[in-house]
Amino acid sequence: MNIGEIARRAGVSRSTVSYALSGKRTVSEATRQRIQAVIDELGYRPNATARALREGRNRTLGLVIPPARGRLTFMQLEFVASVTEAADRADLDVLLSSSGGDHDRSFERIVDGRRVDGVILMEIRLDDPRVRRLKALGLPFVTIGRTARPQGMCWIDVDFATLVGRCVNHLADLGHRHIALINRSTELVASGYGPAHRAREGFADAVARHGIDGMEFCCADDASAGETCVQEILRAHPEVTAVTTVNEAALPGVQRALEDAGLNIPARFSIAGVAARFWAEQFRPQLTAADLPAVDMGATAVDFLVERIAEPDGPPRQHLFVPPISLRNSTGPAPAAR
Amino acid sequence: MNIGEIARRAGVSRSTVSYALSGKRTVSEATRQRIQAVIDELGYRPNATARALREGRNRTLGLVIPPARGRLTFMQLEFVASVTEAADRADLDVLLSSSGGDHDRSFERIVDGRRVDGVILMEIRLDDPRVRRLKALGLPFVTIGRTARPQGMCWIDVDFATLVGRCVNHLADLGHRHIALINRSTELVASGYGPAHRAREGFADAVARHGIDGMEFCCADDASAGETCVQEILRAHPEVTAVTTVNEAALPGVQRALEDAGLNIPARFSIAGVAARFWAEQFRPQLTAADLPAVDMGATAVDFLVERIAEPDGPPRQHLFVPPISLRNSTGPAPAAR
DNA sequence: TTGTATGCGTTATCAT
DNA sequence: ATGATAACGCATACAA
Repeated sequence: MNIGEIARRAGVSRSTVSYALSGKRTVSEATRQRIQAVIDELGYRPNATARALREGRNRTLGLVIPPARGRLTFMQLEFVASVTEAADRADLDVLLSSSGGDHDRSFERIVDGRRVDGVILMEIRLDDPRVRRLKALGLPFVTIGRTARPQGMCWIDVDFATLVGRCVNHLADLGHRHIALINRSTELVASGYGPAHRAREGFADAVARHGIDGMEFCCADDASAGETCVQEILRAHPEVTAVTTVNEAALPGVQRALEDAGLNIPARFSIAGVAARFWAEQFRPQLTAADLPAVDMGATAVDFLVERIAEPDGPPRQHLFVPPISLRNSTGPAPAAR
Repeated sequence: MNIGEIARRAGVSRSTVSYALSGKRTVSEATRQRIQAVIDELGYRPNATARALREGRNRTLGLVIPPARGRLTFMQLEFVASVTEAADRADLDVLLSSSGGDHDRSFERIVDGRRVDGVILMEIRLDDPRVRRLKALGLPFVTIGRTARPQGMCWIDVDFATLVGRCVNHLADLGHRHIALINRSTELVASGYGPAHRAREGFADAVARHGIDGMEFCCADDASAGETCVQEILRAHPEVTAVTTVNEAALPGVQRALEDAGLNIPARFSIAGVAARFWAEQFRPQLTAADLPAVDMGATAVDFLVERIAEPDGPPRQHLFVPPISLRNSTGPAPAAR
C-alpha cells in the first residue's frame, strides 16, 4: 500500500494525500476526510525508507556499544536503556552497533551507508579511530568520554579524577595514611582508556596533596580479579587500611577477600569509590560511592546529539558529570594498626 | 558522493558501476579497475537507504525490548548484546525499540514504516497485541517466550515448568517436605506473563507428584521484595526448609533475609532456582540453578528470524531451551527440624 | 484548493 | 561488455 494507491482511491492526486498528512498546505475538510477514510480502511502508513531517501535524513541515531564479549558493565547497560528511551521521546529510532577494536563491520555499515543522522559513541579511547572517521565524514556525533584532544567536540563524561580525589580526601580526613587505588584492567589502561587514566591522575594528585602513601593496582573487570587484587594488596602492603576504586565489577570479589581476611568494614578497613548505584547497594555494608548517573547521561547525550544534528555548526556542547558521593557505611576512622 | 558521480568520473554508465560492485554481471577487468580507483579516491559507499528502497528490504531487524523503567534484567541485557552480535555476523543491523504496555510509539514507527525486515519480540504476554499486529502485517517475527496459542509461530522459550519441576525433584530427593516457590511479581502473573505461569504449573505438578507440601509466593523483581518475601515465608511457614525461585533479581534480598534469620545455607536451608549465571555466582554460597542461556538464545532467535525472512512460508521453527541445572553449593539434605 | 512533474540514489530490465 | 531507462515511494517546487 503506497501513497499513489490512496490517492487513486480517494480520487485526488498524490500530493494532496501527502499534504493532507503533513498539513504543510491547506486541504479542504471534505477531501481531507475522504482521504482519511481511505487511509483508515486500507491501513496505510508512509514508507519510512522512501521518506528518508527523499528528505535526506533517517530520524535515526546510531548507538555504538562495546562488543559484548568484553561483557557490558551494569553502567553501560543502564546507559543503553536510557538512550533508547530518550531517543523515543524525541521520536527517533536507535540503530545499535556493537563495535570496538577490530570488530568494526557494523560501525562501517551504519556510518558509511548513512543509515543514521548522528552517532553516540560509547567507550571512547583517548585516541580513537572512529572519532577521526566521523569527523572526516562530517557526521554529527557525541562521545561518552573524552579523547585526548576534546576541544571542539561534543562530549559528556564523568569526572573520575575529581571523584577519586574526593574519595581520597574523605579517607584521608578519616585518618587513613596508606591507601590503594583499584583501577580498571592493565589492558584498558594500555589502550588509552580515559576513565582509567583520569582515575590514576586524580588519585596521584590527591595522595600527593595529602602527603600520604598511595599505590595503584590494575584489576580486570570481574569479581575474581577483584578478590586476587585485594589479596595481593593485603599481602604486599599490610599497612594499607583503605581502598578507593573505580572498578565496580570487581566489588563482589573485593568484598569476599576482605571478609576472608577477617577485616571488618568499616571498623578495620574502609572503602570508597565510583560505581553504579546497583553495585554500591549490593556491597555489604553499602558502599560509600559516587553513583554513576547513567540515566542523566543517556538523556544528555541524546539532547546534545539532537541539537548538533539540527545545527551542525553550532558551538559544540560538553558536560562533565560530577555526581555527589553518597555517604553510606563502608568508610570509617582508620584503625590504630593492622 | 553517489553512484552517478562515480560513473561520470570513470567514464562509464551507472549500471556498470553497480555491476562492478555487485558482481552480478561480468565487467572487464580494465573498467573494473578504473571504477575501483575512482571509488577509492573519492571514498564512495553506496547509500543504504536508496538501496533499501529499491530492493524492498532494509537488512535490518527490529529488537523490541521492554521499557527500561522496569529495569532491564541481566538476562535481558545479555540477550540484547547477543542478538546484536549474531545480527552483525549476518551483516544485519539492529533497530532497537523499547515498548510494552502503552508505550508503543517506537514499535509502531518501526513496524508501520517497514523499517525492518523482521522483528524479535522480547517479554511476550500470553495474549499479546503486538503479536496480532505483526501477524496482520505479515511481517516475519520471532518471539522470546510463547503466547497462549503458539502453534504456527516462530518462537524460542525457556522451559520454566520443567526446570522448576527439576528443582523440586532435587529438593525432594534431599528430603525436603515443605518447599516454597518464589515466583515473579503479582502484576506480571496478572498480566499473563508466561514464565511466571509456567513456573507455577511446573511447581504445582512436581509438588503433587512427590506428595509434599508446596506454597507459592509472588515477589517483585528487586532485592528488598525478596527480603520481605523470605521474612514472610519464615514467619508464616516455619516448617519450610527449602525454596525454589525464578526471580533472580530478588536473590540478594533472599540471601540477606536468610542470613539475618541465622539460617545457614545449605545446612539449615536449601535454595535452587533458575537464574542468569551472574546471579547464581553472586549468591553465597553459589546457587544451584539452571543458568539461562542468553547467548544461545540470542543467536537462535536471529537464526530463526533470518530463515523466516528468507522463506516466510516455510515451517515455523521453535525451540524450548532446557538448560542443565548446575549443582553448586546452595542445596543440601533437609535438616531434622527447624 | 488542487494537480503535474521532478528528483532522492539504487538496482535491474531491456537493448545494443 | 556496456548503456539507457524505468521503477522503488515519497515530498515539494511549480502551475493552474
